[in-house]
Amino acid sequence: MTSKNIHSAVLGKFYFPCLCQNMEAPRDFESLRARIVERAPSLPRRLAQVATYALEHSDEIAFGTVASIALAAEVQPSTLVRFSQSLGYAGFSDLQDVFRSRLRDRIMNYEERIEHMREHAITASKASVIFSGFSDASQKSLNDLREKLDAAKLEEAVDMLAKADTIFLIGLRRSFPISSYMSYAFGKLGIRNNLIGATGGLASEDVSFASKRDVVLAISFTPYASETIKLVQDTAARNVPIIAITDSPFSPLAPIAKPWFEVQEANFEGFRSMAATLSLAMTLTVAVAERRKK
Amino acid sequence: MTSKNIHSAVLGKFYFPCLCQNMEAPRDFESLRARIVERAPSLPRRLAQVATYALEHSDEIAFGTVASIALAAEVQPSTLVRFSQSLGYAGFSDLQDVFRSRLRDRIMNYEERIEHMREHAITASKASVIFSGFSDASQKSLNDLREKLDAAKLEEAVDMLAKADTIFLIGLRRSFPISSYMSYAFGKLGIRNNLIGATGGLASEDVSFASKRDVVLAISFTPYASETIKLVQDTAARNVPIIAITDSPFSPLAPIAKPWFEVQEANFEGFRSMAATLSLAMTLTVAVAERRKK
DNA sequence: TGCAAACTGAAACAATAATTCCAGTCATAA
DNA sequence: TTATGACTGGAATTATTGTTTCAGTTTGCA
Repeated sequence: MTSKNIHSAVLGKFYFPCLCQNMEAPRDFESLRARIVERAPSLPRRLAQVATYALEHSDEIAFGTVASIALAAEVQPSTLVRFSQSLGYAGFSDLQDVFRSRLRDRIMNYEERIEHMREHAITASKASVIFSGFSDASQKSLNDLREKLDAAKLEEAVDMLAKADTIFLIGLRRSFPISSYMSYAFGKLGIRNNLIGATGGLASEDVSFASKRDVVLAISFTPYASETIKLVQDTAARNVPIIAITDSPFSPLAPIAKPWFEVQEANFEGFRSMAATLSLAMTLTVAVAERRKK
Repeated sequence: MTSKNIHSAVLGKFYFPCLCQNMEAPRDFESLRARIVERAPSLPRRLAQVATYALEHSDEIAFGTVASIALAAEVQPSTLVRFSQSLGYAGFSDLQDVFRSRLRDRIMNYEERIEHMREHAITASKASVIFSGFSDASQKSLNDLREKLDAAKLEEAVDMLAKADTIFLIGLRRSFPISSYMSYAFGKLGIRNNLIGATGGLASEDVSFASKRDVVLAISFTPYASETIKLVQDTAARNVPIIAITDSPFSPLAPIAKPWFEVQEANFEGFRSMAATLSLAMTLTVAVAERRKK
């Protein structure tokens, strides 16, 4: 088998794409990764496609078959073999071994990794400690919301939003990333919405168009931006349905919104996470889109 | 014993060892593991041998072939198939899938979570399944970045940003929530910054003010917004330092930014999480503020 | 514009893997 | 002890998977 390949190579029948330096193939994942990154730019179209896929879905490469990966990466099975060979491997299986060995190690070390992290945490840079802190806060917030989120309320909100003529999104300052994400996603999904405060115009004027057939989705956290509160209160007075995402039953939004969601984000050094709120925002967006399909 | 006889009599040619309750096979690793432990004592010699081996070398089962595992466990290939069938699986491959799924993602996946919810008798509405999905994706993304994030690179970026005269933030479309968050936080912290695309003005005009003493922080993910790429490339050509957050070594930002961060967000139904990116963004913001204090 | 080389897709082919079958062994109970 | 059925080993069979081939297409260059 191998000797046959060598023979073929000598006769010039063997496939070697473009700038192939006939170096030996990397035996560990990190070298392989580096090699792929280095070579990718000079690779032909389909091989580059495989390179990208391999880096982004390395688990799939480890587990999949030539056929299944080819399907997922949208190439021919033969392209995968060519890709492997162009990196110096005997064939796809040979390359796959490297991906598998990595996964093996990763799993083996999983328990030890926390220990490893602690060791490095001592020497870790200031910035990576901060990163750890924010990641912890995000994870904690997500777990909290998972426990607390009321499915019935969620369903009610989705229902209202799905029926709404236009969805008005109010979220300023710290909540603006959330409302702007929702506006972008709603837009992509073809759902009419109006992001208050986005344009140069007056926010109060924008929201004055909201009617009973619309829904206002307001997002506000301590300290509640006074402008948000005022806008929402005025709109509520005109009997426009309000849904709110806020952080406490004492929020000024709580009494005027139905339903309203309590999302308490954990913080690190006073900077609150946004992970849970964002997750809820994405949920509402996608759920509304799915509901509307029917 | 009696039931075994009945099975053998009715199903004649199929092999069903000893106390086979014809329950459906576990679909997740933990249930499978429990089932094996429970059954092992009453299993015939060779099957018990396989049971022991499977529990002690579960990653071999995930990666190996019938032949290689049979060799390692010192049984016949057919015994492995029998073992799988005795647990209710169609064959060895079916059983192997369960071992593989465990290695695939250490976060509970979608199917398992739904199952989990059913077990806990939570009324799983459609929307709360979606929420679960996004929360999973967020947590997975955070874990991934925790592993991959390079502390030295982070330090380098913080250093550059701390020394910058003005920080230019470029992030459009899907990345806009991130860049707008950073702009808001930098503003609060008294750090001069310019959020490109925020005002009504021309983005290219805004960024043309950037000089060598400033730093551009660009955020862009597949499919890279062409406007972002063009702006960053033009700015890079003028030797303005660029820091990028993107999702692949093949990103058009990767070659022109130094340092650049690879953040791969997991997705649910095609909607990518933003949790990891946001966590990184918050880290940069806060770390820069702390650095400047000194 | 025409040519050669590089690249790609589809299908044939070869190799390997999973599964089934059956003859034979072993333990048990009449 | 012998008959019966559970259990086992190994080979035969079938299915799946990886690899190669080749015709056709594209690309780069003269």
